[in-house]
Amino acid sequence: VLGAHVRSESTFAVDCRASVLDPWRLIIEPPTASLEVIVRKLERSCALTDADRRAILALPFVVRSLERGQYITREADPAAYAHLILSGWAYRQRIVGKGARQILSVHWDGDILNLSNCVLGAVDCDALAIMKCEVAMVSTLAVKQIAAEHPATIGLALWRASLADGALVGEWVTNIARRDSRTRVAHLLCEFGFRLERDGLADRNWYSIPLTQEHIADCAGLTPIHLNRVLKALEREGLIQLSRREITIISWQSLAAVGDFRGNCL
Amino acid sequence: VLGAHVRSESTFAVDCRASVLDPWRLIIEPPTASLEVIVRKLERSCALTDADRRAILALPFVVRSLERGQYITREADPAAYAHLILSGWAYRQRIVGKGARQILSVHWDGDILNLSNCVLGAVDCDALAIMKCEVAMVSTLAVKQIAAEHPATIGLALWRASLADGALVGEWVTNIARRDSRTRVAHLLCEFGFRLERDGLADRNWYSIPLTQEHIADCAGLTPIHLNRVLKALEREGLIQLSRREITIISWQSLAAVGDFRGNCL
DNA sequence: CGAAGGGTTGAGCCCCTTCAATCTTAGTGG
DNA sequence: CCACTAAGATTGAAGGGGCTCAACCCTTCG
Repeated sequence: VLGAHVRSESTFAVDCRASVLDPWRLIIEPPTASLEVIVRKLERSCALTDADRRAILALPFVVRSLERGQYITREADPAAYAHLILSGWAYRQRIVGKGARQILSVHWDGDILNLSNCVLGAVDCDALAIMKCEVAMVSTLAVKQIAAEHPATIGLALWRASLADGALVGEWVTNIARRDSRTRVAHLLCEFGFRLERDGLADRNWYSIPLTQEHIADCAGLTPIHLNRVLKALEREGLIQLSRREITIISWQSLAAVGDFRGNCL
Repeated sequence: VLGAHVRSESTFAVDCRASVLDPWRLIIEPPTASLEVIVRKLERSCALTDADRRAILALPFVVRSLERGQYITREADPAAYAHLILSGWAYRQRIVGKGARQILSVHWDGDILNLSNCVLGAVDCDALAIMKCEVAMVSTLAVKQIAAEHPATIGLALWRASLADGALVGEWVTNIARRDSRTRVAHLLCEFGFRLERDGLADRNWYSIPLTQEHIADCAGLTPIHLNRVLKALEREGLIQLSRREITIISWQSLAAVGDFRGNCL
């Protein structure tokens, strides 16, 4: 099942690859697979001691490389592993009876997929890679154990991380249920920018997303066709600019106003 | 602000009142304000030791009685308290720019409102009482402390409770975004029945809800007018029966089929 | 060069909304 | 006990936002 190469953080082979001379790859996808990115993420919500950091970095994990469109987990899988995203984007989805897809959340470097599932004990939705992606698989037990051993720091940070994800989903409910398509899409674009900037991955006014318009439509609860019209309209109004998979927000304030976006709940 | 009477669970007076001879009331709404109902709720997801139970029951709290429609917390309130529902129903809502309301979740006896907010440190939505309601206010600090002191049991159970709420919200995203009104409403009715039965409060095929049709519409992301038509249609089809605020599901299987309901994610 | 995936555009329709009115029920005070 | 009131439920009619169906275009990749 875990097709990919299995490494434990301490193997020599891993360190060897650190010598590859490709600055780009070094930034996007460090040749040394390390949970450093997770530490940084957790530290943002809760102060960690050196001991905490060491404990996280010492977690045993397996790196799995995923291609665009590949399943990370499937609904009804046993919740045996949490998937820590080392690099790349992924999303959670649910399929309804008629076959329609809804995307529940979009994640990237430092996010933990299935954290809630491994605490609850069952996977309740699919997770897929949007683009080439590296995830570290950590056993559910190890996660629960480290949280229980460092309850006031790591435990709290993990709890917070999982709740922050949940809060975002709540925002999506409101967005999808009570805003028209124009507002909804503007809100979503603001949200991506806001989160990317917060995570130090991009400028909120200018970022590239690997999502296709179909993906975005499935986030917004729209059809791809209608989403396209909305995007075009926003572009025509001079609020945003699209090229390939890059989004430029001409005026943050205007788009936030259109999108009824307040960054307060994030 | 906290109008009500303050009691700590360990007082003698409490033990005395446990002798009241009314088995029904003892189950539904113990005359003793006690966190017993919370203990029972948490125990359902995680085994607790006697020490855990005692620790929970010893939590200092303030009982607050609420009338129908009263605010429990407001968006942007400081997250000073978690609100444990001792009896009654409540819901969380968010208001969008245009003034439309969306209900994010519906809670009742044993549920903890604002648990996630008090871990995250900020309240991000309103919470209101649907009907006469008693809530125990426990300080955020006490909650975090008890979780940190009993990480593998109480901490885990609280974590789970908050995540279970979040998972439900995820289900609502899908429901609202990708199902038509008929399916959506049927799903919601199944969900309420399922959860009520799980919590030992009603039969899933026959329960009364204090929600008005307007509330239900705001759960489903519909207008109250359209919701009414959908309900009437479901009734005309012989799937459900409505009288006052009571719902009878004629055939669970049929309604679940119509509503694309699978209880797996709960 | 062909194929495939994704983006773009048009036309028509339908589900749900909006606006408006009426009916029913529950609660209140005389 | 009943009239009065307000909240909620119900029904009708009309309009529009987003969907469906059906093309066509553009880019990327083998």
